[in-house]
Amino acid sequence: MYLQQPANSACLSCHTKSNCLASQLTSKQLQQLEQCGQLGRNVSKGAVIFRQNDSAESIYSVKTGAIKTFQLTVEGRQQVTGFKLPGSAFGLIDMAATSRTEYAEAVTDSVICGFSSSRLKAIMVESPALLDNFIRQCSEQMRVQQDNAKDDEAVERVLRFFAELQKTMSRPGLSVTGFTLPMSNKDIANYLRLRPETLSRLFQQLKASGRLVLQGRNVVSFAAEAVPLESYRLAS
Amino acid sequence: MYLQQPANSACLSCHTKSNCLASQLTSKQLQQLEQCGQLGRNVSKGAVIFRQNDSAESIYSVKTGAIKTFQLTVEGRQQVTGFKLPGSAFGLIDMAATSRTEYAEAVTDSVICGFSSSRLKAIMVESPALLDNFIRQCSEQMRVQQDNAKDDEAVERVLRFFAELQKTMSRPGLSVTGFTLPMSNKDIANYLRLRPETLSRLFQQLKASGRLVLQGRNVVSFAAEAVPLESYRLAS
DNA sequence: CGTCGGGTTGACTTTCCTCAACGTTTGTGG
DNA sequence: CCACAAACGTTGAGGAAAGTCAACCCGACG
Repeated sequence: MYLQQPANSACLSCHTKSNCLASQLTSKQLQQLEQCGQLGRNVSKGAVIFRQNDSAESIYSVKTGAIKTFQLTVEGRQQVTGFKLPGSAFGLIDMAATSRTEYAEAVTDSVICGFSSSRLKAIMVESPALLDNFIRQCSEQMRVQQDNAKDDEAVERVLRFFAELQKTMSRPGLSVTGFTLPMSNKDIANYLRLRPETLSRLFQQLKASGRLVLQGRNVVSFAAEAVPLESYRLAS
Repeated sequence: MYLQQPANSACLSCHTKSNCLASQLTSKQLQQLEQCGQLGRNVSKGAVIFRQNDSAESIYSVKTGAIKTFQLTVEGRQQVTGFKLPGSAFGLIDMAATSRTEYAEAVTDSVICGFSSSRLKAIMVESPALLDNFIRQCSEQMRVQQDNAKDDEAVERVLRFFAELQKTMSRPGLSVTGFTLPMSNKDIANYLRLRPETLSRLFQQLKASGRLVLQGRNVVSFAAEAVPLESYRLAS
């Protein structure tokens, strides 16, 4: 019985993350949590998990892969509102509402866990640890949104995006600096309030100045801070 | 005893709002909630409620007045991250952390209620209604942040800001359309990623097109949607 | 193998910012 | 109560950042 716990934990959310919804729970709580959810649902690239105006009865946690959330404007334009990577939850924004305010779509083949909002609330009322995890997810999400809403120059937003991505994608066992961009540049640009052309040019600029090293979709290295001019002189 | 409930409720948060932290609670729960907080603390215009890097041990609810939250960039520039009006909570973003990520300052004389985060969590574990209120506050905050992060033209952001303000400032008994701007144009501009000059010009533009009627700080009326050209023709 | 969507590059446009000057309000001390 | 300073707000002129449009390249996929 004891041995099942790590396995369940992995199912419920992401075993590589310490701050997921299921972390720090007792095995009894995990069992309860299991009953709220579809454990380990596979979604393939491009699959839509929920749509705007759908009834919002559950929240989700990303186990593996990557999810993008977006809204459709009245003109039919997509507005990417966020990317969700292993360990983070999505759908939280509509947890107090009856219908979805955004779409959720898998940007790569992914594994997600769904939890009934009402059952989750019922368990939170009994489990301080789960409540803490939930609050942590909410805070984190607010922070990321707030950061992205800031009035910075385009380059700053791009660098912050990378920094955020690096933070959430770095895993025990993998390189600290290197990580892969699961989503398209088009979606990144949209999320960062830029056009693909502008993002492309910014990438060129960052590569040229040595602040970014890209190999295909792999971010080999990047420097969040501007490299002092002298560094270039020495390097070139 | 029963008669005290509405009074307590008013103290704990905002009696004019149905979605504040204290709404829908039993009198026993309200009594517990009281023990988390400083009930009805007065803060005068310009007063700083907490600072970036302060230890974050409580969250607050606005009873009357208006609060702005902001961060200071490394260059010392202010970045307004939000305005909190009666009925909404602030400090939530740091509820899972140990220190503040932003400042909170009263933009007008205000009355706020502080609640110890840990005690609040302890009560939430026993009170589904309070948990619901809390979740509603979080969702609301995420929604507002997400809206503001959207890639819209300046005019659209301004109009959305007004729409949001109108929604949260309209009270039973007061005019539905008219409301007062408690914060400076400078802060509004900052929040909307604009310069004061640009906001000023947008105001002129909106006034000229009839979409906005301002009398001092009073928004007499405004139209979120573009007024069809024919309306002008008929009016002029 | 051809199409289609994503990404890149260049030329030009638009939006918003910057700077500077000036008007207006607010708050304070004489 | 008035005078003054300081912060806020407005207006104009010029500039910079990002957007738009168009053409092209390329890799994925049927």
